[in-house]
Amino acid sequence: MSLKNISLKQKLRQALEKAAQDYQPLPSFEIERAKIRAHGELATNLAMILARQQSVGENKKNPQTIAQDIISKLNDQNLDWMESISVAGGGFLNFVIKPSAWQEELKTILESGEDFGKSDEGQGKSINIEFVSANPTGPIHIGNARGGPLGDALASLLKTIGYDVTKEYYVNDVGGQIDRLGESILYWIDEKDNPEAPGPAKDSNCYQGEYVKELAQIALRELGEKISDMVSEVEPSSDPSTGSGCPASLIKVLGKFGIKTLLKQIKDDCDLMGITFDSWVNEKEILGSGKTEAILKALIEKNVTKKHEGALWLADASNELLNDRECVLEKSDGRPTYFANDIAYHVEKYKKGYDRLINVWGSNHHGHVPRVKAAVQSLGYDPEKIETVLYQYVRVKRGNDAVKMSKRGGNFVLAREVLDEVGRDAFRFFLLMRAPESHLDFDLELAKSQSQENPVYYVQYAHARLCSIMKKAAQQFKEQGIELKDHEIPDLKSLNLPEELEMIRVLLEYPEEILRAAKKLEPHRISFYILEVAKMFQSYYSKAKTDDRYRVLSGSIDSVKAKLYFCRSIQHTLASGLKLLGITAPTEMHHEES
RNA sequence: GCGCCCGUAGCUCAGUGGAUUAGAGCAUUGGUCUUCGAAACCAAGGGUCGCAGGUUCGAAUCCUGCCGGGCGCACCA
Repeated sequence: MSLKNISLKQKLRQALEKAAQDYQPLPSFEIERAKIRAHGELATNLAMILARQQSVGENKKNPQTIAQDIISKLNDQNLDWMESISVAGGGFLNFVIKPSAWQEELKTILESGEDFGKSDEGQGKSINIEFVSANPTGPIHIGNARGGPLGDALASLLKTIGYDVTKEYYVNDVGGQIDRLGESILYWIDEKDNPEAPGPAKDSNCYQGEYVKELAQIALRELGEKISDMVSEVEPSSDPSTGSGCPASLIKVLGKFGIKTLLKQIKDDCDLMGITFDSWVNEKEILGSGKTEAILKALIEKNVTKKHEGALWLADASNELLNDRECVLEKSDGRPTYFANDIAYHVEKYKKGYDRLINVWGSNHHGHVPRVKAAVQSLGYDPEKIETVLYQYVRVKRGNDAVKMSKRGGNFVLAREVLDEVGRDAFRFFLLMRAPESHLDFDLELAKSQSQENPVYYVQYAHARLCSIMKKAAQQFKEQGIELKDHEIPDLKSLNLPEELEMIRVLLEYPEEILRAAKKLEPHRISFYILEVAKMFQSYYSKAKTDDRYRVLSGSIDSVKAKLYFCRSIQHTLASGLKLLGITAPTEMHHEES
């Protein structure tokens, strides 16, 4: 990194490290924006951390004393960008930086362009991130849809900090659930002349919900003759196991058809959410390729299994991850469980050489996490490579009534319904506004009736306003015959209003925010960040009504150019943050009549 | 019963890398459009950070125990 590109915070850090070099070993310390401007612009807890570290013996050192010592050493360095240093509170060192230094650093935003916010933290290491992976036995509902924007935004964040990211969807297209889906469709085929039928019995294994009825209609349309042929072959008690007097082969056909159709719908829903995957892995292929079988064999050889009541169990008392929670790998009928396939699937990912494996799962899968880790550990893979982001399901309300979601119960809200109602941008932003582990309330009435209040509009409005100013500026310059070059960097010394300097500080924090959000796997930090930027700008903008110094397009030509440059920097940062979250940054917004 | 997550303003939630005076949006109340977009701005009220202990100079943040809510604990996936 060239010296020129070192940020003010980095310069301050270096200066502090030099000033505190007598206190070894130097602990890690933080430099952040002071919460209250009156204290200063930047602050560090260095003195307080040192005081604690130095107090191990009898000589208790006062943070204030250490702070004073550091100040005098900093003063010896004659830092030309430092305005003033003070001590406050329990020993905080507060700094005020010269405006010229901030103005200079502002230039890094537009000079970096598309690279602003990027870093090489990831060093090109590879990450596989698996998300959505909704079972193709039903459409994506608002509950598991949360994993979509979450995984997608995480992938973008990790790319931004220099990882090579593969986005993957694992399709659970194996198992008894497919027959159940087939049976469920069959019910509605049998009742095709009776649309008011009550639906399959609640205590049956059938999937509830309107979508099954729709599937039956599609099936009748697309493979009508085939079905009627098969139905005509039915004999009353041909297959007692299904309890419906229908041949197992018809159920299989319908189940397969249902999975195929639903998977297509899921892909469409992902498109609507603005999500694309680099890789689709089918459980069926894992199973069919013999990989599961090989895994089971390997586990048996490792002596971490046992036979019990005809089934094969993973049982490794020495493995703390498993925590004595034994689980079935192969059922007594000889078929592997999804767990066995899942182990094979994860082993495949290890074999592909990924450096990190991230699973974005609904919180109901939390019990599954240690078991998969235990199994791969038994097979000699590093379980630490697997990281799991567990998100709480979205709680859907209709007014005051909570709606319990269940793919089987049928009483759920489709992701598509919400998407159609509020649009992709609001949909994504809303789901990305909360920490993954936080419960998220989605009141449909509220979302539908008051979607205008969604914060996403606030951010987009700020962005559109900035674009509008720039458009107007271009027009104004043209009329005045002034040429405005794209890459011209104006003199920024007129940018010295407190709000301007404060906003420069915030804008320059963007790369750190990205780094932290990516490291902690918490995209919602970016939502809050761009909201803060938008808010600061809206406030700044509004001041122009009563104070001409805040007007962008008035004053001297140099001042106008500087303010425009400032506005472009804000617009650039907002657009970048929105793009990271997969949300559009419109250049203009249109009023909807209410 | 065991495990994971959550409990912060009336509501929905940030903050949980200990640290300067605990924040935001919505809602409520009161102001602000002849001027770069009022989908906006400004101001006010509103909090024993679930409870109780502990560690610390300092705890919403760390530890322990309880209480309340959600979710798991299948030869389903």
